[in-house]
Amino acid sequence: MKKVSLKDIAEMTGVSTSTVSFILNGKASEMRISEALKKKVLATANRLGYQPNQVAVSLRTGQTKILGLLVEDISNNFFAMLAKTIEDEAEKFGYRVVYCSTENDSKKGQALLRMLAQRQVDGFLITPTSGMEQDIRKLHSQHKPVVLMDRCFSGMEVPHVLVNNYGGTSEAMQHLIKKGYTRIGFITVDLGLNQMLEREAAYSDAIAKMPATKAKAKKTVLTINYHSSKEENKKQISKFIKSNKLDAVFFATNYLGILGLECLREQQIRIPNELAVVCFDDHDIFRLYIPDISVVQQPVEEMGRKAVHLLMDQLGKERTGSKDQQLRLNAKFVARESTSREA
Amino acid sequence: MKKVSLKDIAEMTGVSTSTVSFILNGKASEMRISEALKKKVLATANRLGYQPNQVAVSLRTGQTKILGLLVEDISNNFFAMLAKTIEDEAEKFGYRVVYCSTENDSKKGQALLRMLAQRQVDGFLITPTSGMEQDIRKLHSQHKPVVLMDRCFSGMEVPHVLVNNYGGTSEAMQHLIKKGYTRIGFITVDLGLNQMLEREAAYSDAIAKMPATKAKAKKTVLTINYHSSKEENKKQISKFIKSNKLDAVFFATNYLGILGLECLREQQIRIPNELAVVCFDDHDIFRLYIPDISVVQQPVEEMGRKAVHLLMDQLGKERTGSKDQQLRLNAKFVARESTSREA
DNA sequence: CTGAAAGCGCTTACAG
DNA sequence: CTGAAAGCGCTTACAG
Repeated sequence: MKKVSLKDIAEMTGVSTSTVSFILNGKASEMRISEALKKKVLATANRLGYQPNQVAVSLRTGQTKILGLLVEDISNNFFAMLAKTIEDEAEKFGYRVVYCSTENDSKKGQALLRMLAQRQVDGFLITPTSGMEQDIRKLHSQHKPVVLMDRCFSGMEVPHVLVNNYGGTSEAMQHLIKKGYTRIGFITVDLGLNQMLEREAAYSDAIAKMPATKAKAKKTVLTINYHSSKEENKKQISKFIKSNKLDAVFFATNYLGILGLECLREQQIRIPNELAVVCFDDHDIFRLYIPDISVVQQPVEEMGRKAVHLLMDQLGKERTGSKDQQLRLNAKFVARESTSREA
Repeated sequence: MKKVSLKDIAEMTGVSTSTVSFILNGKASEMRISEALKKKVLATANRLGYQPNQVAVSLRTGQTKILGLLVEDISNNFFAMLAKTIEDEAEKFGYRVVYCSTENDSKKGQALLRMLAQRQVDGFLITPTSGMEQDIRKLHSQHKPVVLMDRCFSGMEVPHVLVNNYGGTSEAMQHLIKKGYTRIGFITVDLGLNQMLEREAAYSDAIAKMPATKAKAKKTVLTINYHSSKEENKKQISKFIKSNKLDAVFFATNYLGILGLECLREQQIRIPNELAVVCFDDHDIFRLYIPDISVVQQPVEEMGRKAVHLLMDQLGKERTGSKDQQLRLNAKFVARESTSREA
């Protein structure tokens, strides 16, 4: 039972492969092929269970209908959600997705980018790592469709969809300040990622602008080493909170939040009585089991959808017109005890 | 700046494309091509930044080096973890992965299978839904490399890697019984999936074998409708627990566990004081924040790795010999208060 | 040691 | 209305 090809059908029905191809691609009427012939060809194609070889189509047309998705780690909740939305949205346009995890390793990221290019993906959806700037610029200058998500480089002209990190963080900080917290610590990670810097800037600005009456307030930042061990990082977090006598802590990302909470639990520090906690980037865990944590929710679904749209704009040669190619989505601050979450 | 092809390099160096191809594929010495020529070709290929077109290679060789991964939902923690392991393991063999979510919809599953076949993936890694049995049998009979994961159909001859659902569940049940629980409920889902049935069978058998002294014990099963709303399901769970006056409950899968816990929290039912909870299939949430839940841990990483191996065996024409193609991995029961988790 | 040629399975001008 | 032919970019027998 060999695979049936266009040629097989052509031979069986006694017509040329061109005709079969036209019919199977719905161009029968356009080519004014007789109804009878059309029926006959369609019938035998069906009978033989013909499936076009997409690889041959790709080589011929130059389109693979495959998108390359480069994330930090597909097993991480945030990226997995992103991947799902992208899968669903891309499917609407007839595209499939190949995913790759960079693990925040720029060498690996570059290699993956090269590999995806060799496989002729039609476009790239990327949550970049710090070392990928040059490669991404190059792709874009070669007019390869690229969209960056979640993170970006300053002054980057490549289309992207980011989150309003500054706004979300500011809102959360206002909340803490209004509630009377004065010793607010900020915990971030040393990945040099733009979105982290924006969050930190919002934190710093909020602290700087605190009313003079709350004189005790001062900037207190801990920068965790991404590649250190979990235990080492937890130790640092715990020390940071205690030695600075913090009454509130802001985790710059969901990963840190989970790590931090594990640490707080081990240290038996009660939330929010002893320590108020805010985390940028929501997680099921918070929503379901630690409702006392306030969160700044990232609009993952929207990000995935918009990213696919920006990519389609590039693939379809600006068909939606020259709309804005650099989006900022709002992050939604949800104060503690809220269990509702927008869809 | 057009893409450079083999032909370009051949023209620039004044040799035939065959020679260039041999050199670039490391067959220079095999073909006894002169060292000088080899150097020259390699140098210009490098200078031009030549990247082979993998689509053309695929069409010619009949190998895409792409694996199709069909899971229930890539955004679900379990499947995302599986995807990550598979990505890492497949990479070692030079394969990339295209993922697809079936959403337990057999129509969608069939369509995805067809699509992957058209794209000429070299092999399939599948967590099947109940309606896919025929299609999978067909693929296998056509000698397409296929490996099933997590779930299976009874009497299925297709290579697969499953979990010892019966053993894991039995162990957990023994634990509950030994602890003195007598009104143990079992909550499962109506997907008709083999692994669910195995878990339920283990539960039933354990109940049936309970010492006569504990006469009150009886089989108490709730089967949730997968497609019902979350609220509806929570209502059912809550009613089930109360009306049966359960003192312990066993959730047949992680998805149900999370749902159930959300429900228990809303009802203010304390764990484990008022109700002991065991869940098949671990989740970070349990490990980190509800240590009072006992779990039956699925070896996700091992499953992913072994699945890739079984697929490679088929791709490499049984190169590892005729080893067992149907694996059962042990699930590890971890009684409550355990926070350690094996790597 | 190297080249000319066929062919993987399609699509699409071009010709009639 | 339909067919012959070129070509997408490679690999690999085959010939010399």
